[in-house]
Amino acid sequence: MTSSARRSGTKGVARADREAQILDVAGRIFGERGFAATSVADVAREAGISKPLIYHYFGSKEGLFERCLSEASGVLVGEIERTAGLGEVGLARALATLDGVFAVLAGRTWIWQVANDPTAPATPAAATLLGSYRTRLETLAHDGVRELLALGGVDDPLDVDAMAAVWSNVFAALVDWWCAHPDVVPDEMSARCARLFGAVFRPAAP
Amino acid sequence: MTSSARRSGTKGVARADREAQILDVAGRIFGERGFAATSVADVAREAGISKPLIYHYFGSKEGLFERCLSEASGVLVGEIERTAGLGEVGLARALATLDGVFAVLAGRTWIWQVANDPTAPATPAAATLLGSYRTRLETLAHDGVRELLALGGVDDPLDVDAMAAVWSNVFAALVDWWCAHPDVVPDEMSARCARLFGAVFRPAAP
DNA sequence: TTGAATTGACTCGTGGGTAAGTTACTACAA
DNA sequence: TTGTAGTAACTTACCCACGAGTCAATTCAA
Repeated sequence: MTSSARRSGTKGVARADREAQILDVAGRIFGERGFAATSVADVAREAGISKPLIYHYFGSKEGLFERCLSEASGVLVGEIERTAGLGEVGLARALATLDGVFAVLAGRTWIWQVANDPTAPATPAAATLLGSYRTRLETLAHDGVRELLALGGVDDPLDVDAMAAVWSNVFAALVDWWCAHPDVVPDEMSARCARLFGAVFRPAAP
Repeated sequence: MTSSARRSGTKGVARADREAQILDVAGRIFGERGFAATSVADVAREAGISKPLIYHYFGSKEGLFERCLSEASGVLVGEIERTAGLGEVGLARALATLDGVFAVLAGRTWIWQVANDPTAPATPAAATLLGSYRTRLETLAHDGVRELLALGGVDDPLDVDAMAAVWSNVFAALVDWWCAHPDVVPDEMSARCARLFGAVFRPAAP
């Protein structure tokens, strides 16, 4: 019979489509609540499917997260490499990187949140993915900070190290603030960053 | 018999002493791993006692955490109020606050980590405790940032808000970096902060 | 002998993960 | 045009480990 009480069996959705749909839902939820606070049953319910289907397609909760993380780190690394290749230096490079990240994250801030999830699992695959963009960001931060501090006469390695950590957090704080203010469009946010940096940073010596 | 296979019964440790010992161990573990990733059995094992004793003295896992948090927020709020009353303004106040926090955290950085645990439970008591020092820190950040930005000609409320978030993260990044470098003594860290601020901040207009 | 300190051995809910079956689309023979 | 395998999509109902929390006892000090 064609009653609405259908209990199991295919719904005619191809695997690729279903995977994409699940990844979309999972990315959003992982981003909102973090990996540890999310259950696979939550994702299944929000996606309107059952838990075993997720295990059939992704193997494990970690596997599902890794697929989200793969997309997230891919987007971020791609954008960071792009802006790094623009040839800007100093504050201009920092602003260009922020600008690019704002643009690429528009409408899908879960990418940033998943890539920065403090409760992410420690599987080798996840570690590799996380390393691919974190070390890139941190290297850029370290180099940029070393140049900037040298201008101010500071070159102690520990000073540079601490300041790089500070800068990474400044970057993250600006992106986090933007994630918390969905009404602010990327261009507006880029302008804000330029304004703030201009107001507080010592102008580079000639 | 007086064999070593004693299975239960008092060990002659007074409640107050045992509570202090448990709180010491719990603070350390909560600080290292975070509330969510810590099990009560872990704390019991490290303290060399059994799980029911913890429940007898603290009621619940949340209760145990709240006692740790109470000490942590007490120490931090006390120190923040002390430096806030020193009458410093601008960067000098920031440095004085950092200096005080480094001094008061020496040898017990778990205080900072517990007070900034992103996985802390959302019980009313915990929320109250957290609010008591977070809002204080954020108010100070907001006020200080407003003054600083006004000097640079920026007074948009959203700009001030974003910059206050950035500054809070700079503060946290410096403390976190210090927590990750146990060999650095507080005075050395204060000097480092002064050096870094001097190198990057625009000098205040007269 | 009373009460405080202390524990082994439980219960119970939650969440990751699985076994085994059900439905529907597709290809192809008659 | 119809059966009819075979396979891919999909679910119900379960198992099991782990961690929060409890009970009923046991030991010792005053």
